[in-house]
Amino acid sequence: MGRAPCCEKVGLKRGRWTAEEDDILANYIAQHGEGSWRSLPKNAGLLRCGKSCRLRWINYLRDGVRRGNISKEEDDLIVKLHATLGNRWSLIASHLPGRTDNEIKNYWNSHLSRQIHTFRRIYTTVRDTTITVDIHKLSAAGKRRGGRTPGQSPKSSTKKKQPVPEPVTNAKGTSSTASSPPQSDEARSAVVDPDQNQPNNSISVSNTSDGPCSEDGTWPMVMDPVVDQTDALEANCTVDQHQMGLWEVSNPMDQIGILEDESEVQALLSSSVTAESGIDPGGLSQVDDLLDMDWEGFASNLWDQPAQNGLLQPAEPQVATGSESDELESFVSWLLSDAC
DNA sequence: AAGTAGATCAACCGCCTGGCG
DNA sequence: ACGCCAGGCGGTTGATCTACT
Repeated sequence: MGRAPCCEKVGLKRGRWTAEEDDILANYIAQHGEGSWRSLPKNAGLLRCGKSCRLRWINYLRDGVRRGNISKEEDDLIVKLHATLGNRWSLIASHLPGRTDNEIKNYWNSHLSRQIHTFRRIYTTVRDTTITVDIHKLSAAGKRRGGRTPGQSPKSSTKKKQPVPEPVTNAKGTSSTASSPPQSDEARSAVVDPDQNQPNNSISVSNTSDGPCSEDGTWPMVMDPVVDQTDALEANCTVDQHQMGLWEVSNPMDQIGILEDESEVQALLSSSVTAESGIDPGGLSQVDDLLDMDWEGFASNLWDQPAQNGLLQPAEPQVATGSESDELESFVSWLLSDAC
């Protein structure tokens, strides 16, 4: 037997709220106050579930609810808070006056989760070439096919909402499901084809430095990756893909750089291709693969893959031990300060 | 002009938690 | 200590819209 439903759904209206329903709900709450959500619909004469009434009130009708575009400051704050708190939307919303958890959640899922993730502080690999790609510019190169552009609102919608950028959190720890941005199967397969165990996108590399490697010496060891939100994805793309089907991600500190456009990427790739890799030194097809690669899926995939064989080990959350709530609050305070 | 793909976001669903008897 | 209940929360869905082919 399942849990009893929160309310009797038979005969209840669902879907979008009408202006009349909004008026009824707002008037009732103005007279009787919030609370008693289960009995509210009946008392107010609404054919709605109590939860639906509560949601409508909290997210749209309540005083102080801000509508409209999310500012850059709010955007930044959401990014910071999400990096710390994960998908604890209500907690994040509590730091943004007038914003609701639902709005922030939607904003994150539709805007920020698509933004670029940066992987940094990763030890060097045995054979690597660091390629830092400005994903924003690459992804803007004509892949979008349709859809409402950010900031646009449906004409029929009476409420306006806004867009924001997105952060990435280290999922391990504080929030079990919070960290990985939404990722489609399609995006996932763009990184690895499990059936063929072959990378769908290959990039050649040259051996530029020594560094830790796996015990058998076959695969470069990648340690202590930290996901951070920036404007670029800094990824060391090696030709090889280890057995787990993951791209190596590395970031030798002495090789970091930002490639501003495709020509720079091509130039770098062309110069770093080695005959040993078995890839055409011209590298153009590989460059195309790089440019077509689903970087977001690539980034997300890192968190989706368990840290098997120790190749990828997500860093511990920055807020963890002791009195969690106290530390969390103090860390959030720090985030909200000018310290960062 | 029509069809399609993808973006947006309001609303729903089900689980979790805390209060109370 | 236990069970029930209401409210809260995060994940997901689906309608609607626009850009693109």
